[in-house]
Amino acid sequence: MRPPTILDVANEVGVSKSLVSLVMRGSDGVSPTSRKAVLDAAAKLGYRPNAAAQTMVRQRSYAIGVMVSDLHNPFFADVIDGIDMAVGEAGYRAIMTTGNRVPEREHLAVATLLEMRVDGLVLASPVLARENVVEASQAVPTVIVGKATRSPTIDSVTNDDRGGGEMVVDHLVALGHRRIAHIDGGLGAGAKPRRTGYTRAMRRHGLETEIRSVLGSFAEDGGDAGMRALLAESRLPTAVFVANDLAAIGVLEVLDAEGLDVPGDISVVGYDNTALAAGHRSGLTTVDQPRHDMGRMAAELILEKISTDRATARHVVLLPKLVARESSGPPFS
Amino acid sequence: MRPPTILDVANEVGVSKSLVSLVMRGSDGVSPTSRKAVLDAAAKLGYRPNAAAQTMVRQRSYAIGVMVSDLHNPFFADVIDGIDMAVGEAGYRAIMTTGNRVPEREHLAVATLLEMRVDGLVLASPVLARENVVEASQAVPTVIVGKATRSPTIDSVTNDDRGGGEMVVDHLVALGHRRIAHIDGGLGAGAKPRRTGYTRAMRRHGLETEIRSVLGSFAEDGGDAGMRALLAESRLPTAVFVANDLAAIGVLEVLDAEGLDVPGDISVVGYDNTALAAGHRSGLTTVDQPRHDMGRMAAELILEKISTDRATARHVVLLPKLVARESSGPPFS
DNA sequence: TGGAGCATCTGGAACGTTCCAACCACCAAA
DNA sequence: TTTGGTGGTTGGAACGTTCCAGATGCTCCA
Repeated sequence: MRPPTILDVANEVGVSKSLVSLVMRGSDGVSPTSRKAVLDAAAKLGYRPNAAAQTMVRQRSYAIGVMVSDLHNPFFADVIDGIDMAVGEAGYRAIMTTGNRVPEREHLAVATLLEMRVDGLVLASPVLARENVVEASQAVPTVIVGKATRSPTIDSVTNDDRGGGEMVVDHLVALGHRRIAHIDGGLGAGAKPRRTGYTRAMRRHGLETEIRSVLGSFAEDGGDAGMRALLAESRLPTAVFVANDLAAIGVLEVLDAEGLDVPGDISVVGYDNTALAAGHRSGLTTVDQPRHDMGRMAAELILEKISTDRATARHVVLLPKLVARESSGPPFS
Repeated sequence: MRPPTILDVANEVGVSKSLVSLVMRGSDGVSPTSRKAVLDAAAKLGYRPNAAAQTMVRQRSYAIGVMVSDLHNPFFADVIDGIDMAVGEAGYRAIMTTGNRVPEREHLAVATLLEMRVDGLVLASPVLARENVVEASQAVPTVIVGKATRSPTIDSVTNDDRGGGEMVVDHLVALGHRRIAHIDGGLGAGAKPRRTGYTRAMRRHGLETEIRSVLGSFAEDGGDAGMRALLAESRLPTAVFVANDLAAIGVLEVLDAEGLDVPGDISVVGYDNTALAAGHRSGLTTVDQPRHDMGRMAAELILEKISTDRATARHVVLLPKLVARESSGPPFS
């Protein structure tokens, strides 16, 4: 008992397959009588269009493939939601595969999508070898979201990490801080521009002598180590800008263990606005990436590229937003 | 410039399309000479099999569809990883869609998969209307993971919430606790069996007089409210079993605010072993659902059902595991 | 020398849909 | 009455594969 086809429906009603096809696609050159008869028969038989057959003959799938590098990162949930909405509104559908941060698995995930003949490809923070990305982009319009790329053929959507870093400093300076330290994200994606934003803003505020940046990472222990390094110094900063929320949690724990009050003794700011930041104790001040908009923008770039086949790449950088919570306040001293 | 087909490759080499097809499928009845020639030409032209065409003629897609209700829940990341691995090992590929907990969107997500003619369907904690699930299961082998169902036609894979609840009590009793309270998860999925496990184990240990269960929820404020209710009573419990990790975080915050030490004054145990549990301060004792295995099992059920077309449903219940961390210890009193 | 048997290769039908050119009634205008 | 539309419907080709039945050519043995 194979699934019914357009032909089964046609026989049921006693019309041609073409008429059924017309009805299914919602054409208006069909009499109300036949339309109803066809629709009824289709419902009765449980007819479902065969996307594979449609893809064949139409030479397009009206599907956008999304390769998500890491489902564990809640960041992507919002991005994907944005993609899903934008794509749906345009009459396309999104299908996803994942590679779990393993290059070969990501490669396979992309291949699956390409073999299914998706009309566009979104790569969410791929860990994939660069050549594989280029190869994919030659087959189908491709956009990378969440990871910087300066490729001349591949679109990208990222967050302005440098601007975000500057915002944090501006926020702290506005509260009255001058001695502001930074615990960076090491080699993590976006770590460098965040630090650049920090130093840049410090200079802009005439605080170049107060610039103090120590090595950390994007994980909790990175924040832990960085904070201990700062504590070991003679003069404590009044505020710390940590590379991301996870590391900031590590910082908070060290401070807690040392009996230092946040923000009474020291202000702490993270980055990413994860659930951790909102949920942790009284709330961590952080920087919010416009995740949903990033997804939406990625989808729009793809759709636009599909319909206009623009040749040059576009690199969209969206502005993040500071979310002030209880972990930052006026300096104590 | 359409993507090259098997025919382009055939012309390039000067052989028939059938031979190319044979090579692509790795048939062994092909001379090494032609095999190499075909493979070289395919690589040169950038040939990629057209999955839509294959699906058409083979009458199967070798794809398993996964509808994920909520990508924000990190629980699914591991489940999907398990599915992905098991499916891959069997020569299938997994493709996902998401409905973001909105019934109509989930319905559309499932329809997309069905139209693509996936050979099997995994529904991860669907919020979908029951009839839609049944409808889908009539079209293709279907398994629900992470949500209980007693359907006679649909397979399911769940975690033994009752057993998990019992484990928590056993753990606390072993540490010497007797006055153990429970903050339940309200209407959340799995809340009821967890509470049942709690009461059952309490009775088993002869502690029926100590049973104390208050209303909470699966969110932070549920834990908050539940703990406040317990604090308002005359006799404080020495340990609290909270319905899930998120709510347990709420409990920890209340205790912290009240100046009560964990586990010195009171032990706290959560459920789910989320990143929150591992990351929070000194570590929350919790119950780990075998997420990866749940995904793997779901995939195996589907694959088995595809190849044997078994008629009766199987409902697999996997045992969770207690993860002891610093939030539980011997009672103070 | 004549096949049998084997390894290797090939043409055509089929899968379920879309799309196009063509067809059929029927009616209005000439 | 013929001509020309027009609204509705239809058959057939095409999309890129797989799979089957057969064709081809070679080797080896009687």
